[in-house]
Amino acid sequence: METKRMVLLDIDYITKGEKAVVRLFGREKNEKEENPIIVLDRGFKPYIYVVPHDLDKCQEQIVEELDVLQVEKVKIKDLGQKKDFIKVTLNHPQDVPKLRDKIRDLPEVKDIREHDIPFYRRYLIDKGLFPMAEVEVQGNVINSPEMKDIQDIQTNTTTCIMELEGEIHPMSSDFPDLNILSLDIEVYNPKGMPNSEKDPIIMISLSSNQGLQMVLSTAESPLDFVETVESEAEMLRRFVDIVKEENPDLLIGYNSDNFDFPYIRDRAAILDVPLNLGTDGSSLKFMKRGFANAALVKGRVHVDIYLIMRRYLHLDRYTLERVYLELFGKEKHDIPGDEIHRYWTAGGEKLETLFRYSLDDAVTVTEIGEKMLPLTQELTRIVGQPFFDVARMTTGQMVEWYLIRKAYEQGEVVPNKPSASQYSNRRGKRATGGYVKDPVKGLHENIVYFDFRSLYPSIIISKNVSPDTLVNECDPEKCHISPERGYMFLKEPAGFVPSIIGNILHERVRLKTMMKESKDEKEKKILNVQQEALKRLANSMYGVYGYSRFRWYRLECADAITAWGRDYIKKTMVKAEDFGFKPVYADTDGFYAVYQD
DNA sequence: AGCCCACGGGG
DNA sequence: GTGTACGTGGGCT
Repeated sequence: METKRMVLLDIDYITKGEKAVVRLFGREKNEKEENPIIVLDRGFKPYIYVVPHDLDKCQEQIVEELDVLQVEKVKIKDLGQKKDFIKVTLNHPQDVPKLRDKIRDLPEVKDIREHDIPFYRRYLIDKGLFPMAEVEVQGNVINSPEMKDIQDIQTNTTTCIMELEGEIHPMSSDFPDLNILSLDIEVYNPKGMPNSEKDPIIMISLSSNQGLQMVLSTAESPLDFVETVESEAEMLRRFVDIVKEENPDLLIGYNSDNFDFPYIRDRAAILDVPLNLGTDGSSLKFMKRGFANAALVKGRVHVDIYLIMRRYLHLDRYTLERVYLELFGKEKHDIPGDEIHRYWTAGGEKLETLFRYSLDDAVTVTEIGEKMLPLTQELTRIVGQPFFDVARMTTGQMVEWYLIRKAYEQGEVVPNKPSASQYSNRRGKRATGGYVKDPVKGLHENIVYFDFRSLYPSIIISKNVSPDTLVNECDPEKCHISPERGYMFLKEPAGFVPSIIGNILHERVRLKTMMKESKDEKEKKILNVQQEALKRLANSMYGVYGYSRFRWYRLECADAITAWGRDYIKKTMVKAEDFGFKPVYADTDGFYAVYQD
């Protein structure tokens, strides 16, 4: 048995002999090795919680009626109250969707809980593991090609396969440096938008943060970064080889979920080129996420930078040029898509320009990735779900998965997602917004600005606003009562959400102090990204109360928070007037005023 | 005013 | 895969 240390990049599970095998994809961390590693764990089982009518009868009924692995009585908190549940352990993750309606419909079953938590997410939470951080594993390395083959892993020159035997545990670790490779394709499309059935790929540009900058193409060029290949099929084969050689942890592109990778898949299918890009030798895959696809390469996290930009920047448009200008303040020239075929056909200088622009797009994506990905990386380390997933989550979803992990840590059962009818019910209702005072028209001089630091998070903490502290009646001494509607929240104990926001803000203050004291510029930068990530999370946590599809939705909480917010800002404006400041405009957590003698 | 539906990015 | 985006803005009724 060996012990290995790795950066956890991704996770999934496969089925072997009707059993689920969790696969942890990582990168080995020691002096001589930088190889991809896949750790196999057969020891984890799926489970759900059942809310019984009668505890004993319900347990009996489940044992009698269903083919499950284990049925046991457990006590866990439900919104702070200890309650009896039955934990039902199943044989296979897919038994959960198969059996859950059957379980719910048993006469002795009142409700079921935690029945929609994907297996790999459950694994990360229950084992306390965090992607983008280090993990130590004990197990046996599988060397023989036959054994690898049994695990559905094609023989691959550098990937290490390990069967988990002993312990697996998280390690406190620094922010990992990742190898990033970006790609961008150009297509010959003389008529309208590219059609993968007939328009060939003419260039694949690649750029890494390790110094690689090259363009693969079927055209010849005197430019030294251009590598000419005989055919489009050869170009795709060479692309796969370069990815294996470069062995990146991260593959990035711009709109690559919906353009580059689907196009590469289509062309490779037509030309019969295998796209075994994964560290397990598996082919490029696509996951349906709603209506949009996400391109997936096992063991190398594919991140579409376009999605990241839509999340973090507020722009009118999100073209690569617009985003680059916003982030770097520099203009970037572009060849309009419908003119690319002309540059290609013209050859000579025009073709050279096309080569340069194509490479520039890939290089730009690498630059943007290096600047913007650390925040997502840090959020991954906090939320504790795969980087691939976090890169595609809304902040609301991040909050939810963070809370789901915290619920597990605190022995709380997770609330169910709203049913379709609950959802449409909630959609109609809205919490009253923040206070807005229309601006006083005119040109104002001597303007001062007052604002509250993290107004909503502060209110949640100071008024203990949480679904588990909300009560219908209460001794006024023992609760906080909101203005206007008079919602009541117990002063004690600390609610689930307030205590978590409290910890986040506390941790943020700690990081900011460390940042100020640090002399190392790189460390300062990392600490800054970390405190920014915590700020984002704390600020968006208010949203869980007001967004209709959330598990911890509670309109009363959202309404109470904004009511206190309006109360605070109005009172502060009145105070300011006493001191001679005349407010001219206010919005939610701050106001502008002019000073008058 | 309210509802429906298309759209984003990419070439 | 213990799954099925999302928010917006324009056109139309």
